[in-house]
This record gives sequence, C-alpha cells and structure tokens, in this order.
Amino acid sequence: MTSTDQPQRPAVRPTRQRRAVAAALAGFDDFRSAQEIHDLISRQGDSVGLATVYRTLSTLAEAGEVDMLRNEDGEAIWRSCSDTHHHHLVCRTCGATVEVEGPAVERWASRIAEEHAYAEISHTLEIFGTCPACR
Amino acid sequence: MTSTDQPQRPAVRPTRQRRAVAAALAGFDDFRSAQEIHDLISRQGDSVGLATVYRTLSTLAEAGEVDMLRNEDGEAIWRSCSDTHHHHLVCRTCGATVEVEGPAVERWASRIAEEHAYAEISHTLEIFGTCPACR
DNA sequence: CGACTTTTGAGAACCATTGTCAAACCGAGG
DNA sequence: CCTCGGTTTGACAATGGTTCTCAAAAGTCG
Repeated sequence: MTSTDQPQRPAVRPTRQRRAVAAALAGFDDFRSAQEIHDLISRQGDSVGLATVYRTLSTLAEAGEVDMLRNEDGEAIWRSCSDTHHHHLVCRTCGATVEVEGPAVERWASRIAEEHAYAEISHTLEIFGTCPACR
Repeated sequence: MTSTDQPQRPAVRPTRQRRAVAAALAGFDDFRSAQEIHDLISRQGDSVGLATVYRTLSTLAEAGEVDMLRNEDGEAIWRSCSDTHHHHLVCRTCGATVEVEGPAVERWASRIAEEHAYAEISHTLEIFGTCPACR
C-alpha cells in the first residue's frame, strides 16, 4: 500500500442508472420483480437497461440494502428493506408486504442446525397470504 | 350418474413411466432437480421423457406425496416425504436433508398472519447449511 | 486534458419449465 | 381377443426469467 491504505476498494460509482434504480425502489414498499422495476423506471422517464437493473439489484442485495426472495413460481422479487434481519408476510395477489421479526424462530433454526451439526446456516422464512384489501 | 356413482374420478393410471419416477424417488432421500431425477431414471435403464418426469413430479407434489421446494437459485428440487407437515434442513453442497418439525413456528406464523388479517396463509421455511460430511 | 477502470446497453445465449399434438397406451365392454 | 374412448407420452418447439458478451460511454483522479 503506497499512499494511505485501502488496497481493494470495490469502487462503486454513483451513476445515473444506479440512482434511478434506488429511486424506483424508494417508490414502492412491496416486492416487485426486476422487470416490473425496470418498467417503473421507464415510466418515470429514465432509461436503464434491463441487465443493469439486474446487476444493480444484485449488488444492492449483496450489500444488504434490498431483500430478494422468490415468489411461488421461483421468480426473484425485490424491495428495499430495513437493515435488521427479518422476514415477510406477503400478499399473493397485490404484493403488499409486512416485515415481521421472529427472534424465537431464529433461535429455533440455529438450534436445529446445531443439533444436526450443520454449519454456515442460512434460512428462508416467508409467509404468503391474501391481504385484507384483496379478500 | 348412470351406474353406481363416481362422476369425475381423475383416473390416474399406473404406467411404466410413473412407476419409474416413483422408483427413482425411492432411491434417494435428498432433494434433486427434475433433470437429475430424469438422468437417474435413464441410468437405471428406463426411458422416460423429461416432460413426463415434470408432469409426474407435479402430480405427486399436488397429491402431497413429494415435497417440492426451491434452492437458492430458484430451481425446483424434489424428494419423497412423509405426509405430515414439516420443513427441511438441507445441505447446500450435497443436498443431504433432514426433515424437521416446528409446531411453535407454525403457531407463530398463523398468529402473525392473523394479526395482520391475512387469509389463506401458506409459508415456506427451509434451512440451508453445510452438513458435517461436507465441511 | 489524459490514462485507466468501471459501467452500461443491446442483443445473444442460457436453461429450467411448460405447451403442443399426433401416436401409443390403458382398461372396460362386447 | 377386438374395439372404443379417454389418458398418457414423447419429441420438439416455445416461453420467459436471468446472465453473458463486448465494444462504446462515462467516472475518477492526477
């Protein structure tokens, strides 16, 4: 390290496209597919390639800034999230989402994993249903 | 109904292909993709079309005879299962699976749903990790 | 400004899954 | 054993979400 030190900073640049994706994400609070988000952006006047939307969403997900989960068809759906670990109650029809926490469940999961000597645990826990408005 | 009565029996026929899929399923106890199952069948000497494998697996899943869930890439994976409601602890590397039950989690999920007035609830809860053998 | 690196976009490529439809098959009567 | 009508199958095309490719465009920093 020559100067100060920060040898391999990923160097993520704040581009127009990334700002557009962020803005789109800020505009809804339910889960949307990448393509829906792409449409939203177009509708807002910006133009961002679909591949870029996918790339940006993946990056944000890795950084923990958005949640990505899969709907019952296996499609990836995304939304911005709070930074604490949580799960979701998602409306199958309109996508309306409630963030829920379940500390007891977390504990249960790690206990189960431990009992069976599984390491590097991750878990998925999502609840799907029909929200009051969609009944 | 003319004769006795049994108006719309689906009439599922026990064909060679369906038997082959069942046999393949009986041959492993971890989760496999449809394509892997298809390969397995070929390797066992039978010949069953891929589309038929998919159709049979879907049918079995609807009948509750196999579990279908999605791995972290969104691919459907399948295995035969016990008939009680349960979840899974799945090895990310080799697919080794442990069926686990969590009555407390079930209760927690329905309480959460009720609190938010969501109906027709379903939930997914799977734990992924690395099994002792794959460490 | 200039050199260098990251990012983008258009479209091709991938690949799991589902649809299509004629041919093969099954089971029940006759 | 033969026929009839619905069921199932398989080869292949078609879908559709997601990723890859690669040259052009845009940031970064001196």
